[in-house]
Amino acid sequence: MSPNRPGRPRDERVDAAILQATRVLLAEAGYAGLTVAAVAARAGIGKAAIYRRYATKQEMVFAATMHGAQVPQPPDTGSLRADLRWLAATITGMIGAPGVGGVLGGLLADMEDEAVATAMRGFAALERATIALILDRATARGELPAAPDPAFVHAVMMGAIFARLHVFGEGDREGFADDLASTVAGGLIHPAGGLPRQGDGTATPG
Amino acid sequence: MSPNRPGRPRDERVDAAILQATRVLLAEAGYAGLTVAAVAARAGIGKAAIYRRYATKQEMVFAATMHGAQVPQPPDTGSLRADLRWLAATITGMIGAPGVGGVLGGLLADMEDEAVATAMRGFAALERATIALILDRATARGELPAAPDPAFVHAVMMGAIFARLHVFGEGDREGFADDLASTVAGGLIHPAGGLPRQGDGTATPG
Amino acid sequence: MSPNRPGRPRDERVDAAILQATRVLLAEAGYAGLTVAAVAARAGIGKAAIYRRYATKQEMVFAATMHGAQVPQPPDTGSLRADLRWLAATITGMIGAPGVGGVLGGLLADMEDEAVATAMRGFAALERATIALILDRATARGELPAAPDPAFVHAVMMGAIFARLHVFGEGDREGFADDLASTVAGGLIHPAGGLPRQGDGTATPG
Amino acid sequence: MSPNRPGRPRDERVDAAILQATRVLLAEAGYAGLTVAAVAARAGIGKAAIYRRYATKQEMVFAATMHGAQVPQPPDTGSLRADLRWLAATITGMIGAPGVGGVLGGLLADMEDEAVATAMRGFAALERATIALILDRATARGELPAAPDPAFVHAVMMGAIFARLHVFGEGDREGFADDLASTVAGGLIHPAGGLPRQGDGTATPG
DNA sequence: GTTTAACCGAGACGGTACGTCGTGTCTTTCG
DNA sequence: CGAAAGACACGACGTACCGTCTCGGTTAAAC
Repeated sequence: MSPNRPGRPRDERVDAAILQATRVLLAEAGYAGLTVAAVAARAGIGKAAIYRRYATKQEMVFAATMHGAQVPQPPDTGSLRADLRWLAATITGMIGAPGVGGVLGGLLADMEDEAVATAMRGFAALERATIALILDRATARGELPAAPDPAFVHAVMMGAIFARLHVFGEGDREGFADDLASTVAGGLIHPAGGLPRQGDGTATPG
Repeated sequence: MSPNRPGRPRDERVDAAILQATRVLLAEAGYAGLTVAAVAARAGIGKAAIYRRYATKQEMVFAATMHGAQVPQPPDTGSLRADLRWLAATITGMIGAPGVGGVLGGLLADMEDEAVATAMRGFAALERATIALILDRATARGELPAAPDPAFVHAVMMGAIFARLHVFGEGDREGFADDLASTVAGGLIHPAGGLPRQGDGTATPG
Repeated sequence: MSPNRPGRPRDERVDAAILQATRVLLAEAGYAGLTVAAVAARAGIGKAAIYRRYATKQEMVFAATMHGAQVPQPPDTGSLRADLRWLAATITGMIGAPGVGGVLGGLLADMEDEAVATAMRGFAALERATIALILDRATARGELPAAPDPAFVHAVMMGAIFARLHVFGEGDREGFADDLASTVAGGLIHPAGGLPRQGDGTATPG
Repeated sequence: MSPNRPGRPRDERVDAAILQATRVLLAEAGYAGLTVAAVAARAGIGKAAIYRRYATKQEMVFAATMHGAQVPQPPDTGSLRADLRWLAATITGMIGAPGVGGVLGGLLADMEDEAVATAMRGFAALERATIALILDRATARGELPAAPDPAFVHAVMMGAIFARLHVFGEGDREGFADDLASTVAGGLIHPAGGLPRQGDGTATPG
């Protein structure tokens, strides 16, 4: 932390080697087949160098897969539906690879629900900022009367894609992203029941 | 299998004890903390009695948590939106309990993606029949021009609920089910962009 | 322990394989170079089977090297000196092999002094019975006025041989056993100072 | 080495702190429980300062325990037996402390037998000079016809004391040193079987 | 007075053994 | 043959230690 703490500093190449080896082995063997010893061997380092950085295997995997994930800036396509279409494609690109289901599942199982929630929230905030931008644009454009809760849209978009790909294992059928974008955009613009959901913009309890 | 096979028949109380002990221990220690030996000890039986019934720990957990789950008949509320509201509450009741995220995650991590998909499909088929019924009613009622793919609606509804509760850990905020039902119903009735997949990226004026 | 306790009984071939592999690897690599994993691999068993029997590596080595060591019956050569000569040769045969110094040293270092003393006492009792027999014969023969403490003779004989071979590393010079036997026999028969050491036959304090 | 080599000279307080910390921790935790890092921490120095002086942990321990041990000049008591009695007490003072068994054992286990022998020989030479002096005096005094091999007497005296205290863990019974001195002195003066090694196995009439 | 080279504390590094634990199979005795 | 008990082979886990190396910084002798 402190820039001038005593002792030999951590070798940044070791950090990178750990994360890289973790990603490679996750792709090769999956989450259940991943061992810390194999990561160390692949990275050409000792196990202690890993445990000096991450207390458990789960933390290491989380760092290797989630940390530093970048959400690109959304292009302004001119319509909410097309923006959401881009978002669906982006999310699919991030979590669509085979094996990601296992990784995310393993993290879900190994960390306590509260721990994973804490860890996820940081990551989720990035995506939500992007989503908020999309929703604000649509509001400014006049498509939406008021910006909905980005967390709500996030859960729907991410959840639907994850469930289809990794829970039901149904592959990335071509029209799925289209349907999803059309349905969510349409539903946000014309919610059934006509209830004006005013003021749920930031309600995220607990 | 055969009703009159030779030898001593399986003790049905053992079957029940295994499933019950599995559920209790899942609640106590979570999926990652669950061991077959602990289930056997809790059930007052031997490990062999478990492995005679289930080939792996995963099968046992699947049987204890998923198998036999009943999806109740949907009441005909008179509107798609209200039917989906009921569906959201039902799904929340089934997968909303704390720990379910860990169980599903663990299954996802331990089985290969394809295996979990196969196992899930049987379970999913039940829910999809229910969803199909809801969609057919809405079509007959005239709310929808044609019944959409139940698998699509299933992924959106289940995925959104699962993501909110177990991935982001945001609890069951009161309005969430309402918003979800309104948005999905509205989106199915009025998909943005007119008819599905007839060109996207083009601005549709608000 | 109990002949009819429940569960699968220990496999005696595993016991034997552990001890045999331990001895082989001690001879090959020495005490410091011995690993539990290597013993397991050599014996064709798992590590758990070893730790089910011995709590630590040291216990295993002790069992493999000390336990069940047999002290042969001493031939009645007709003189104390010749009997002690035989004893010196026997002890040399038991502890003279290269590597025994390391094994005994390792046990000395790893066990607490009190633990090794306890463990050793059981083994020492066997040798002491033999020594007591030799001394009793000499007394009956009239060579000695009263039988000295076997523990004293044991310490002198074993200690001298161990020190020469393993502490000073001076090899088994031919005449050493002769000199040792002559000196100890002579000293017991004619102790300098002429003090009649009456009644130190069994004094072994705490 | 060279008195005027360039660079900062070694800090002599560091030398002393290493040896002192080693001795303290040996007494506290024993040889097996001693770690180089703990010695460094206790001495308030870095590990590198230790390894700059000693190539291995064993060398450090050897230096801390054996090196510089002084064998005092033997008082001329006027009899071989009394001289050996003094020698026994002196050796007991040097190796009698609890923990010495573990230290010597550990060195025996970690160094190869030949290495420890080499290291020991330097130390042993000091004691042997003292023993040679005692034996020469006895010869001059007429107690012995010819001076025996000091190495032989060394092995017997040291070995017996070490075995009693550290192998059998029998404590320093009061009369033990007396018995040892009387027996060895008597045996050197009156070796059984007449002259050394002129046939054994033949009965020598009492 | 610089320069220079070895020193110093601190602690990260690669490597390796430890003892524990979990999985799924096998082997007993008993009912 | 089923069941309870528990031993079996295998192998990953996280901890600890060794001996080496790398920091930033200090200290005396050599220039």
